[in-house]
Amino acid sequence: MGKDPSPIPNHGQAPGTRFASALNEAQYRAVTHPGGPLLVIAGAGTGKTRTLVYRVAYLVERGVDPRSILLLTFTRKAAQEMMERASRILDARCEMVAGGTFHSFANLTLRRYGSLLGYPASFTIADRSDAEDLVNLIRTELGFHKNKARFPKKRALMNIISRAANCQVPVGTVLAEEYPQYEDLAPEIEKIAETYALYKQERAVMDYDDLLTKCRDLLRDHPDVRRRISWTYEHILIDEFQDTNAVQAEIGAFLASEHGNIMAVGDDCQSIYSFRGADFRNIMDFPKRFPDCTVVTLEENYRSTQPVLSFTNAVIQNAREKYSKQLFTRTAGGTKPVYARPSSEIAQALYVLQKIQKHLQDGVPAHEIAVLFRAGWHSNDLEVLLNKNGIPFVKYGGMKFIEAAHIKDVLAFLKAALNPADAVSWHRILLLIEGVGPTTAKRLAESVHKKGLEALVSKPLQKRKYAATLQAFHDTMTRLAAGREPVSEKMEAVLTTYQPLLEAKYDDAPKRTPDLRSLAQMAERYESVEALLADLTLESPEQALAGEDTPRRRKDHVVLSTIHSAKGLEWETVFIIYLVDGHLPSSYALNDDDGIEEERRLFYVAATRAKRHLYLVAPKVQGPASFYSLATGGPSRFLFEIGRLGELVRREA
DNA sequence: TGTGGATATTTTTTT
DNA sequence: AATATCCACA
Repeated sequence: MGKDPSPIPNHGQAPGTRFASALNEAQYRAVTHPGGPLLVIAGAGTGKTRTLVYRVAYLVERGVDPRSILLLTFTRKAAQEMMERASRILDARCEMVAGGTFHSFANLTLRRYGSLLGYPASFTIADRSDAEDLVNLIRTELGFHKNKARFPKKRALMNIISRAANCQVPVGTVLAEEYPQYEDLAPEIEKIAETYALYKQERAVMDYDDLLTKCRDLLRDHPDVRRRISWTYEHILIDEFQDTNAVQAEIGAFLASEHGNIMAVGDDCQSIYSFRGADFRNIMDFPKRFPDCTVVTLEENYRSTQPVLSFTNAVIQNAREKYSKQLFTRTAGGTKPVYARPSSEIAQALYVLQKIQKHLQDGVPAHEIAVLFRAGWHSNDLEVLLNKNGIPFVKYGGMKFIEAAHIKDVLAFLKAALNPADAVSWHRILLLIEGVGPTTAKRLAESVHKKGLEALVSKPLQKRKYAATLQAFHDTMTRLAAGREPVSEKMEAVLTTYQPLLEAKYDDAPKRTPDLRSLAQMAERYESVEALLADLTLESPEQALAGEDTPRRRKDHVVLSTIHSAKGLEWETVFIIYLVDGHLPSSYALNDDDGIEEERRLFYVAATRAKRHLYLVAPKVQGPASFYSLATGGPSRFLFEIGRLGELVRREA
């Protein structure tokens, strides 16, 4: 999120003047657009966020009820920041704008209207790993795991199923196009996909894809609801439109169906989510979907110095699709990006550490320094070094709080209590009990589903050595289901039940306990367990915690981030590490051209985050040619393909 | 039926 | 190099 160089306070000037002086001509046109469809193509650092923020302020000032503006962004944090900024420009009314991600919007909508599709308001959301576990259960149940040789693993299966949902094509098509090695297994995989869908429907469980597709179905098949929602939100604003998929685009269109006031903002060069079904061509199809649409292009870059911009322009120049804009800046001065080639991975971490220390000494605030990389583990070495040298950092992307096994355990208790039909959660918590394996867990989960909680304390079970634990489960669950108590007390009840199981299961239990405490702390701020679960599942906890103590603490923290998670952000100094063929571009993308194109855009996104200093670090990767490092060779091809590289960068080390 | 140890895979990125 | 899955034994 770019910071406002000059937030314009409201001094009661005539509205036109105020907005005009804070914006360039193109931005102004977008902000004051009278109504109807509007597409803003905004290059990196051209004030995309600024334009959206001013648009909100403009609409509110013109008398639009803020609650009837819907701002769909990539993260909830992004939406919140935009609303805060709009409030600074205008007034607190802007805080009341309805904002969030497509997924969180879909969640709320489906809680309210899901009954029309046969879902109770208490449906649970299965995150990616829940979904994988479920698919795995189904696979085992259908007996496909001992088929011929290589049946895809749960992860691959889920990728296939999810892709089919995101691209709205049959599983068979996905297999034919992306997984030819599994094509002869199509009937089996389709069977799994069907069973999976059926299960979710029956048990009131939704995965991430369901949230979108069911929301779309609701809007499509229930005209009365569609009309009602469309009139609730008179203005639809969509950020990062290049990373929306077909379903999201449909939702956007349905939301605008009554009034046509839809504003989409994006940059086709920065589309990096095709693995989730996003297609940058979506943005080009926008005018087709809305023939009377106005298109505004933002080309003046306010973020980077000329040397950085020259380099990034050269990077994107090699894209196969030619883009319709050439960025320029009026910012003079600056230094060329630095290209370094450390002799090993360790040397790379050391190099970055030393440079970070130097910039800190030069007075660059820690939070203006970021290290970006392709995959979560790329920062491992560096993390160790930073710790050793007492440099605090925050990391975005990669392994998340909510993915830790002990957190998932606790959440499974809450989900199971909320939705007793959610056999995956039941399965998970029952397996925690010593003496209970997959078979017993499955049986117990089924009988709870059929007969209710009493099934846990039935006569035959009393003899088992774990009868006491089941009794404890029963009591805790009964208590949770009864409601009434505040969320924090429910959480405490779960933690008390869970603690002994935690200690039995993990040798490093003491290390994990603090996480449970912070979970308890988060719980205090919620009115309902549903809301807590939804937030935890639909946004990363750094964001969920944002209101808490983090902002201040983050000030003196260097940022480590995957490139994907760096979207929309900017820093004074940016390091891109592992700029090596096989890492960036990733070896998984080397097979097809579209893959390479997307990797290039990824590199472009990373490089365009830099305001003043950009470091391109390509370590010599050594070690045995394992499966892993097989494709890792020299420096990234994206460097070699730049003809005048020598002129654009300064070589070091 | 559960558990622990041996053996094959396989790892991007995220809501 | 780490993890998921499989297998044999208790």
